[in-house]
Amino acid sequence: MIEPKLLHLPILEWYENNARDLPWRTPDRTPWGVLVSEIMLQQTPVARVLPVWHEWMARWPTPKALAAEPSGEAVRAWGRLGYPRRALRLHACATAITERHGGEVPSDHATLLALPGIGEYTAAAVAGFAFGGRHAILDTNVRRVFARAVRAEEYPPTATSAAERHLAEALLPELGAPRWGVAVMELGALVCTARAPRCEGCPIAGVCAWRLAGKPPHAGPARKGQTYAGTDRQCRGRLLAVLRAAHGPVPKAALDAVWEDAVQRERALDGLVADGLAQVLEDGTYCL
DNA sequence: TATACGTGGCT
DNA sequence: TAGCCAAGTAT
Repeated sequence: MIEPKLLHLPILEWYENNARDLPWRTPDRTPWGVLVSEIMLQQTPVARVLPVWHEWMARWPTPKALAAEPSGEAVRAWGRLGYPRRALRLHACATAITERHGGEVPSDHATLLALPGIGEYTAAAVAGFAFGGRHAILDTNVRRVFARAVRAEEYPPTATSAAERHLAEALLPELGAPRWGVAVMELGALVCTARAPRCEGCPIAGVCAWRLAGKPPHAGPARKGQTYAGTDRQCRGRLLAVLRAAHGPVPKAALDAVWEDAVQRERALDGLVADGLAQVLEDGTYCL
């Protein structure tokens, strides 16, 4: 096990000088702003989140404000961030916060975890970044940095392992855990990237086990790629784009026009309705 | 544990 | 250019 200080000091100093100025990190950030950013950032790059996050904060500065509007408005305002179920869950989250927590984002990890759309990572991130709680942050960036620096492997395992959690816990500093977490994330996002890592600019290059081992390429089987073209997901995306663009009920013909395969199209549309992302009105038209 | 779930930029 | 990849969660 590497001496934690050998990682802490260089990474924290690097973060001090290289952190991006992101609006959810400013001193005047709110827990709600942090929560919204974390949900939006799930599987979505910062650059695409930025403008939408600003729109949401201006329109819904509090959980109560979002909860006061129909969930369809959240889905529409989600725009093209992808995985629109997150918008639905964020709306449900705002409703739960309003009804169960007096409109205040909870600071406790377990309480956060019980909210819709919030899993292990997001609960730790909100508890840490918004409230200073001491929790291990274990997202894809942190997992990659640790895999390389400590385990000498190019990529972490497909699923988060107990060993990874133990390592993250072991490296957690007594003081300043949130800053440590965000610093490692930032290092993974800007330097220790998945492809073409910039080891020249890495503050821990001198102690990185993977680099010292000669950067051996990933051994195991190739990681399963995400197919998209022709899938139900693509079909759902097409259908939802039509509903988002329209500000009134949409005749079914308008949906039929964007996907050839009728069987797949019906299945996708039923799925959207079942998920609560789309609604069927009495006259057979559709809306968010 | 494996799978479903959007979207678009980058190499 | 086709695939890889991005601050995951729910089932």
